[in-house]
Amino acid sequence: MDWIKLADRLYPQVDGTPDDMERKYPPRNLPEGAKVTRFAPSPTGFIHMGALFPSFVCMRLARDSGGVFFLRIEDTDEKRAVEGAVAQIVEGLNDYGVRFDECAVNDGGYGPYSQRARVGIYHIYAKELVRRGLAYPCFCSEDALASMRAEQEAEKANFGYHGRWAKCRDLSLESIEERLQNGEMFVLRLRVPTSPAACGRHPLPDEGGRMVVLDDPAKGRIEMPPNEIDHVLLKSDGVPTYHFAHAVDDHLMRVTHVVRGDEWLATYPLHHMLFDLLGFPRPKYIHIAPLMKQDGGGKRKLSKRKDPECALSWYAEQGYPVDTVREYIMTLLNSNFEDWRRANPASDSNTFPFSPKKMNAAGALFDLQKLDDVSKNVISRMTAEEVYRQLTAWAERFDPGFHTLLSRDPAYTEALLSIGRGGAKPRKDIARWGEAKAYLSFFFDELFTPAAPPDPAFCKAYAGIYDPEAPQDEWFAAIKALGGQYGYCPDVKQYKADPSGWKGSVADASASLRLALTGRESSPDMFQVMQMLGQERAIKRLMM
RNA sequence: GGCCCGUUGGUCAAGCGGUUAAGACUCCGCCCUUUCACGGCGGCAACACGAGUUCGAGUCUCGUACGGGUCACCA
Repeated sequence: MDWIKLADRLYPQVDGTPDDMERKYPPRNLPEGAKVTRFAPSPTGFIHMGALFPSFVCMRLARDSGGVFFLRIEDTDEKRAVEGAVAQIVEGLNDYGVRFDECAVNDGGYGPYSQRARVGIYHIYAKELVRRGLAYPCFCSEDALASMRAEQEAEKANFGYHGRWAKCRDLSLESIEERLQNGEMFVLRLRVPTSPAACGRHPLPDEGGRMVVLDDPAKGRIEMPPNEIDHVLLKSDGVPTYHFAHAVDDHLMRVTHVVRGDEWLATYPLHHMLFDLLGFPRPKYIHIAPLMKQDGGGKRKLSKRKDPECALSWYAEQGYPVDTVREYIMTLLNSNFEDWRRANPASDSNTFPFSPKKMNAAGALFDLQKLDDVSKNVISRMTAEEVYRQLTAWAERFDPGFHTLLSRDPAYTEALLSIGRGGAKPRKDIARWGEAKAYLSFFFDELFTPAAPPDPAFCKAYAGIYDPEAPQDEWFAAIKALGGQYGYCPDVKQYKADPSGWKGSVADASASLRLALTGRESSPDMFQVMQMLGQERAIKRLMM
């Protein structure tokens, strides 16, 4: 068989060689140990949690080592492409602090950065493989492949194009020529080598031979049988499959660390083989487990279709600050992050010593309760100005009516937000901006919903003696004194020791006032609340 | 079905042959406090199962069960 003749027949337009490519994309000039990583999404435009995860890992790996982190668009599947998706991805990730050193609009010399623009490059390597007898055209139709699969299922054989099922593997040059003349479409398949010579350093996919070994910092050491399937390298439109593009691109773009979801684990033997056959040094791999979600009794992968919290936009709508999402991701990525945060409450999360080895091999359950807790901490650390800025920005987008109220008197709003803020033990009332409306409701007459206090008579009586000029200790002494007259024990401890003879304690008296004033059972410090409300409004609510 | 991965309290998780099996979230109790919170202290609650190796196993090996992934001209 004349492979060279076949190669020229199949890819006459190819003019470069692999050596040309090596010269055009030489090893990057980076310091020793610098890591080159990439985020490589399909251009669907939809950014989800599952994408934010690996992009964090990639960015940290590159940044921490003085390397390069770039964006490459995997647009080899035309059916999935969405208009304007690239900009959406860049902007969406940018909101979460993910920045690329190189991308389509910022060429670092290793582009193009989208795969459709790289088709010429793939064809150079495709031709080379054909010349070496390591790839061949396959004319099998979709139907033929489907019936092959059905037969394999019936026979309980291994699925896939291999062995006696690989009908096009040994087509003669004449037969190929004839089909090409007929205008038949073909895909280019890998011809899995059967002789040690052709296989090079790669294990031969025969019975029980050597295993393919993967050393993954997150997963540990994994052994798998070598690939034996003649996978498709180029689709019938000449565009590469993920596998082929992965090998060619990540080599030429000099990627050192491939971070991807662990759904790729199963195809690792193929990738291992491709790198070896093409003579490329293999990158390191880090496979991350998918995010899971509680579903009925068990757990399942977080789903784009079923779970709204999968989309990043959901967090924006709910009003989770960007920092909350970042912190939560870090806690899931490296469980010692929380300890680090406690020790370094004011540090930028980017300075956390991230380690891929500390990543969990199993998929973490996404826990909204935990997210809320993280968020309360994040928000409690913010200044009132920051809270005001983020809250109004959120309300402007998602609750215009609320936004109008908030910005009517910025000084007033900011004063409300500074209650219980700052100091060593800040309040933790809100986890997301969407909760702020309820939290602040009683400060705005438009939002205030009165609730009947358990002891309206006491409230009315208190309205008569309220002195807005009194300092806090006098203010409370007055409540205690009046409470005593109404059957509320002024001393909580005494009341607990012996409640007989009392209606309740001063805590119950306060609860009545709080309900009348705020319509809620919990609120910030009442003294400050009443000060903010002003005498007139406070008395009016107490008299209701 | 083949191959691969995983399984420590309700959840997230430390743990790397000898620990009273950390810590965080949730829930409960107590304390602090002039009220609501915050905070502090404490409590409930776990090594999927069965063999084996070992003086000794959550930790190593094998098997079972249960979850998950993958087996496309999708990534």
